[in-house]
Amino acid sequence: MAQTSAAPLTRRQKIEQKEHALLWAARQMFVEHGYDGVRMAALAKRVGMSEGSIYSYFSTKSDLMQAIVIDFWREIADGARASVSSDDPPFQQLCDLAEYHLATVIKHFDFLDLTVTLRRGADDNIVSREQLRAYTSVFDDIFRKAVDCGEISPDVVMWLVRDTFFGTLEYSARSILGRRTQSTSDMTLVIDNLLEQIQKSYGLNTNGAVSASSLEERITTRLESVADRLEGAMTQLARDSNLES
Amino acid sequence: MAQTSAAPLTRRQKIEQKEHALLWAARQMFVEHGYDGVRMAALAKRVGMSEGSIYSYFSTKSDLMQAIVIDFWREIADGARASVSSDDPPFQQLCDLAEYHLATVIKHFDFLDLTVTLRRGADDNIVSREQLRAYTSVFDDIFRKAVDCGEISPDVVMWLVRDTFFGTLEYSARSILGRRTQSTSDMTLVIDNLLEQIQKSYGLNTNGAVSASSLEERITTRLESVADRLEGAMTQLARDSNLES
DNA sequence: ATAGAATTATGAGTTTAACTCAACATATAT
DNA sequence: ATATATGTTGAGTTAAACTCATAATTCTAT
Repeated sequence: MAQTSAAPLTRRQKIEQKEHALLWAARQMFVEHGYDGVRMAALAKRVGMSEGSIYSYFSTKSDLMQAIVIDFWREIADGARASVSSDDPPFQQLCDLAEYHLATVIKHFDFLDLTVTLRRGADDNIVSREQLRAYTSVFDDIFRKAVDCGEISPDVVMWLVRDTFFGTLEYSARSILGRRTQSTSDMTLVIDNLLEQIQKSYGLNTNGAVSASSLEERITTRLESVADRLEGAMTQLARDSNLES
Repeated sequence: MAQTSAAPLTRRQKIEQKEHALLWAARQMFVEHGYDGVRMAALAKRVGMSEGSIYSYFSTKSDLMQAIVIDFWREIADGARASVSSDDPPFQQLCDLAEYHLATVIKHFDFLDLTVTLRRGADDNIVSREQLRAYTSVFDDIFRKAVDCGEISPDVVMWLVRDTFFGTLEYSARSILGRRTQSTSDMTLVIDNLLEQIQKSYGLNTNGAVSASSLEERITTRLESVADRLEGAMTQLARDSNLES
């Protein structure tokens, strides 16, 4: 199995190389023509293998697509991690992530759209929960750090903020792409607006959080009185059933 | 052309009736089995016409799907309009719309997903700009009214708020559906959070306290009524066990 | 280096499912 | 009642994903 230097690749390596070429060509074609627009015959021709060969790499057209999608999500998840520097304060990181996400969604919109488009069966999408989680976990990590640093109150429900974050960015990407002219200033606007909103609503070192905490106080006080009443009623009940026995 | 009373339908009417039946059956089947999961032959059998007939109503499987989708969007756009009462103050209307939108997206998620899934060619989706605009215009109208009433500053960029609004709700719907158990309280949380955020960021006449107090009021009022019911039930129970002893 | 074994590639052929169309059925007009 | 127009049928065509028997290649052992 030992090999001297460059040229002679092992069988395994050659296969991987081919698979890679296949994935790459297929990805380009899918983006260009859409899933249904790609003929397996045409793909075979383009990568220089026979139609039958493709099926020995991926047993189904949709399997092939899935492999491409998985690669793609790994890539952008890595990109997301790389887009933030862990030395920065959490809010800066969130800002960087937002910028990366919006830019990525806009740049690869065709492909992402295609991605959502495909479904394996009647129910589950081709993009699995795990892939999405791997991606959103970048946000979650920053968020948790922000809580640790005391920049965000521990009471804030993370998924609420996460949904606002990704939801707003994705919808904005669609809306920006829908316009005649796509200006960079729109992207900046969206990001600034989002971050400002998050800071205002959840940030600790601003005045927004104060009213939230007093709100919490008022609600819990009244909840506790409700609990008191229930407790009273129950004690009464218990006493009564004691009596009858 | 005059016709006496009930039975004899005009040709046009009969055709429309058939078309309607076809659309309805197809919609059910698409939701159940997915676009590719539906065989035109099976659909023909189900509605009791021949395969060829279907093609005289819709020249393509995807045309049929598009017609269904158009109907669907008209329906939910009407529903959205109906969900708000123009007498209420704008923020209440926004709240109602949010509730309607979230509930609708969750309820019809399968179908909406299917909807996004289909593409006519390489680029444009089956859901046209117009349909989306017809839907989002409900939001826009409320928003403009809010500006007129002085509840929102005229400086606020409408599309920013609109993107946050629909983006957050749609993403939240996905995230709620992704969970094991879907609680109604999650929906309420999302909506309150969103509205509070909007009010805090763009509202003119409040600094957050008012919306917080109304949130507080809504929550505690409902909780207290729950406590009342429980208390009542327990008291009853206590009385009963007293009597029988 | 060569035979033979194991692996990988090929593309003509099969299958499936959307779509067509010539013949048939039903309604409307004169 | 006949003619015309409109609507229905399902066997047949076509296209494209997928299969598989055969061919080509690569690997291993003598």
